[in-house]
Amino acid sequence: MNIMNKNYEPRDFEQRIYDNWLAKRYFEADNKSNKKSFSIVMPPPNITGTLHMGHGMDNTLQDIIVRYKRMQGFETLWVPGVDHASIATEAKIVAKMKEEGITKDDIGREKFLERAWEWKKEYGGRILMQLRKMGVSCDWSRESFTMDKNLTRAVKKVFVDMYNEGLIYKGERMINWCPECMTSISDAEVEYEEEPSNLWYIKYSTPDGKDGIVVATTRPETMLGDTAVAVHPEDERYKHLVGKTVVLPLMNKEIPVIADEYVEKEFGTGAVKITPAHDPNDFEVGARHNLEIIKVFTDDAHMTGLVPKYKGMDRLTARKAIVQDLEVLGVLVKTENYTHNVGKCYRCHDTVEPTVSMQWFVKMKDLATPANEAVRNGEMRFVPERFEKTYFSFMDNVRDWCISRQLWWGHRIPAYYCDECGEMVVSENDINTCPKCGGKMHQDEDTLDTWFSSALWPFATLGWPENTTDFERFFPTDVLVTGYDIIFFWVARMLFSSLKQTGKVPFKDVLIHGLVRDELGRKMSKSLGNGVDPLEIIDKYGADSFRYALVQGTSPGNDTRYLPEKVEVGRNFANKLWNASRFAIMNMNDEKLVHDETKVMLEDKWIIGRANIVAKEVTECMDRYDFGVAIQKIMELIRDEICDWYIEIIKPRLYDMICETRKEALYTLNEVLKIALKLLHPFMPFITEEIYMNLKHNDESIMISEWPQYDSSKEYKKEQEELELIKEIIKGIRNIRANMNVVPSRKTSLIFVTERDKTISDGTGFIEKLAYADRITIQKDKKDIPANAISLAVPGVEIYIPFDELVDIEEEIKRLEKEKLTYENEIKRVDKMLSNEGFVSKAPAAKIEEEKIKKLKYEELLEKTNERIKNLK
RNA sequence: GGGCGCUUAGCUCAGCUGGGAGAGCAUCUGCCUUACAAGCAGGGGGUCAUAGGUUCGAGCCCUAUAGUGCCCACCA
Repeated sequence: MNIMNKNYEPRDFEQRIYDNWLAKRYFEADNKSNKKSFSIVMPPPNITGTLHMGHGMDNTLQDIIVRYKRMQGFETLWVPGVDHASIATEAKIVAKMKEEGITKDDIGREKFLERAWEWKKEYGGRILMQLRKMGVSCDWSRESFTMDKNLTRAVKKVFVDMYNEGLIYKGERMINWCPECMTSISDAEVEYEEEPSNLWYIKYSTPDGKDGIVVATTRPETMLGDTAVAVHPEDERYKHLVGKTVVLPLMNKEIPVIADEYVEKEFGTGAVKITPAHDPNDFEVGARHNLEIIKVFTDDAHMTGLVPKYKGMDRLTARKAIVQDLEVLGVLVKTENYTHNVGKCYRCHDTVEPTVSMQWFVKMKDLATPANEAVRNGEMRFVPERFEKTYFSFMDNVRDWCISRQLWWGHRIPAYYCDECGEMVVSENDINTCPKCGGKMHQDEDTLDTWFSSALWPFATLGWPENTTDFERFFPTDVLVTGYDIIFFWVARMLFSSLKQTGKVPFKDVLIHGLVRDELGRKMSKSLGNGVDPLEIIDKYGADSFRYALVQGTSPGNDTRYLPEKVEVGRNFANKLWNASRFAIMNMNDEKLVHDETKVMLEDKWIIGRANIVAKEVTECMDRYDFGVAIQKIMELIRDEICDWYIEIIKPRLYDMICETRKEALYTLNEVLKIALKLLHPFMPFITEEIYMNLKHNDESIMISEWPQYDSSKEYKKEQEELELIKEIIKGIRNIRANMNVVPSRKTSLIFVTERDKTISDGTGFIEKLAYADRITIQKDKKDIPANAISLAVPGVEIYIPFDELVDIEEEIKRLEKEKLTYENEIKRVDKMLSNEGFVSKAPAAKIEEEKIKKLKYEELLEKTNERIKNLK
């Protein structure tokens, strides 16, 4: 980049820079260095995934944190990786096989797994390759996969240990069954959706036909599995029937009427049909009353042969048929419209069937207690804090976690059964012969919930259960960055798993970010087709602008909308920075910059002071993850202060080759740009590196340079005030010109400045230039000032522009009247405060003093303005 | 039913522990000023959802209401 292009073209350098960072191995953490450690593990994207806006957000935030910490001198590790995503991946492979006309059962487990691994090899790394385009600085040498050897080992160990402790058990329980995926899923994997349906009222008569009970149900098709009718114990309407039986229509079978508190008297008829095999509540009622469990559905949700007529029908067809038959029988009393929530599989969106099944579970109660304690005592902290409520709402009501899946792709459950005697052994090692009878053993067919292995991610990726250097050095990690939609699935489970296995919290902070929505505020989704492809944006605008668009105007935990113009703003800003830097570099040529304390000018101190303050503020923002505000401040420094003021002010010095402070201006510009670029680097890594390498410094790369430190000796308060005053004057003059539309902006004019208690002599030169004045005369009194001059009120000084250049006096008077009103209102406001006894007696002294000073200032301005109006009239 | 957000300029959103309402975009005016028209200079635009309360002082704290979004629960 010896000759910098006039326009910012990220395509020219982003790839080159990333490759260079990789080649220099800047991303790789040294576990033997003596620096303090900082570590993050990446939430592993699914191997089935492609990069979307959510990943963009998640990884941009992580990269910002990691780059910031690295520059602060931490030995920084960011572990990347991917998740095997058992259910999603298996579904993909099954679908692909379907195209070839084969099923899982056709080829068997081993061949299927071969295909799965092949698929992983081909597509598994895709998303990580895409991530690289964003500039993420993770340590690729430590890339992990949830089915790597060490992860597999960790999974087995955890399973076996927890089984031995009784924290994992096998049992026949009510679980959620997805008939499409043909597997059980956990409670967290069920999403409820409102669906319009009916409430059917069906009469179950007593055997003698003289009496009976009408039950209300949304699922008539499950009635074949009814084993009781329940009423509330206190319900007078039905007391006489409790203990008796009624006849189940269609089955012609007597079932008992039982009393159970679970029943709500007010709902429906106050009588509920009980189907223990297909409803979680009914299952519990059934357990309390020792009812038989009769399955109505097969695994793919078709009718079993309880009534031959319905055998093989799917759920909805059976429902229709049964309702019709009930009507014919005359037992369908009435049908009401009814909207209720139906559980759907989060994966395939098929209606989930609650059903009783033999599965493996994690006992949650004992694990939840220490986990909740860690959140309560602040060992692990949610940012923003309110998300701990989300966490607690899950953990406080959590039921045992169903971890077995009837899938092949995943961690196979390390339990073995004897073909002969049925003995079960749970072991980390393969068991072939039964320890009890010597018979042949076979392994459990099921695999574990994907989240079981993800739960071990923060420590297993660092080498646990071995006490590796990495584990020793980088665990617990410092912060986890993720969306609020994944708190139950993952964050909670990592927390209790980590506490159980390592005795430590997995991370100290959990930074929760919101969703990236579309322009209309809708969730981005495939079905809506409103998704935006990050790679397309990056291709067109560059990764830096993309990252900017994700962070700008956000606050922690809140959703954000993706608007294309945000990327454009980022690009425009980058272009601005690019050109300012180009200007600096062009002027520096190959000159050696030397700093000379005696050549430092007012504006140099001012901008150094500004950069110094901004460095402090930005650091504070970074430390509380307030990235939206941080980047705002950095932009203001670069655009409003360095570009619009400092560069403009020093131009005369730079253009004058024999100016003796020329070099000092260049030196300062170089210094200030370095600070600004460093502050910006975590957000926009590429452009900052590209420019930085062309400035004067001794660093190998900006990404391993030192983060700007606040220096209290460089506040330059006096210079700040002085330059702000000069800015006021320039703005005031520009304002008059522009607003009055009286002086063509190029036309020069004479300006008088009368000093009162402020000095601005240092600024004469740049007032001339920036306010387009031909000559500035600074004097103590009002001598030589024409009577017909327009004046301008700035505290401490008076500005006069000769009158004859003005065209419209009426306009000027109008403007002054408006100004006057502003001052009067301010004075009124302050007076009101100061005359308020409560304020004077209770407000802090500093505040009162501040208001008094304001009052004096406005009184001065008002007085001047009045005088000016008088003069014009 | 329970919980959590949000409501600030035409649009998208900031506003940290309460002390004179902000940014970007859009809009209007004037400028091709030798870093940048992906730009420069300047302007207009807001009873901070509503109603109470606390306070010397409320966009910010408390209560209620309305609208809106999300999460959890699941009365068949």
